[in-house]
Amino acid sequence: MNQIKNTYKLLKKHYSKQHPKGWIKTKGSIWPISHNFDPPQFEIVVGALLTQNTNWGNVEKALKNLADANIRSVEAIANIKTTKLEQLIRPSGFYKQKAKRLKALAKFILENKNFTREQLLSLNGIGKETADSILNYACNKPVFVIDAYTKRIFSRLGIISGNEDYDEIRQLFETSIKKGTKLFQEFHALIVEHAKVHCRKQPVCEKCPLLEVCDYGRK
DNA sequence: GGCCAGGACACCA
DNA sequence: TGGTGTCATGGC
Repeated sequence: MNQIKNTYKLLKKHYSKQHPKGWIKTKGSIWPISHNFDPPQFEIVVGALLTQNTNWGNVEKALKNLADANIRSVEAIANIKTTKLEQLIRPSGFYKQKAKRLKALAKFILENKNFTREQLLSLNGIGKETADSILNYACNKPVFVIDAYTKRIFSRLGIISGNEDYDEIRQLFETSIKKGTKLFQEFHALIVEHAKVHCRKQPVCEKCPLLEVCDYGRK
């Protein structure tokens, strides 16, 4: 079995024990949503942009501010005054550029019911990770999201070097496991879950459920 | 008080 | 193509 597939199985086995009902599932989505956006998956889009280089807890604060102000729809974001949006999403950091980018993204979605990865990437502030998060979690497309957690964990495991091009790592993951939207979502969610518990400071901790695929120290 | 968090982009050599 | 600075808040 390849190392990536084996890692997935180990994560699934370990964390399904911690969360018998599965990973965080809210309203049918593996991505955490809880603020009644319209449509619900638009909360994923907003969260994907706001979480750029930011702690998720701060994103939660910004999402709550938006919900409390009844700014939950694509139209509302597209039409809100930029200065008002800046204040609402302020806790998520980089609020001035994020407000501008979020409004532009909302306007784009209003004008394009269906869109491609290339179209998303052409927007200011939407890079590969954010585009793939939107495509996978909000649009249910079979693309694998490569984020800082993925790179950190798999480079420490010795499975990637960490210096590879984004799309190279993405294709490696997409071809290593059975291609499927839900599987990609679950695997990435497990990586996030794992990263929050393990491998923050020290390279590998003793209780890491991935020790058997970890070649750290053996190189 | 310093470090870090689920990036992206402009600028420079 | 690769390295560096910038954007900024909040928790630990």
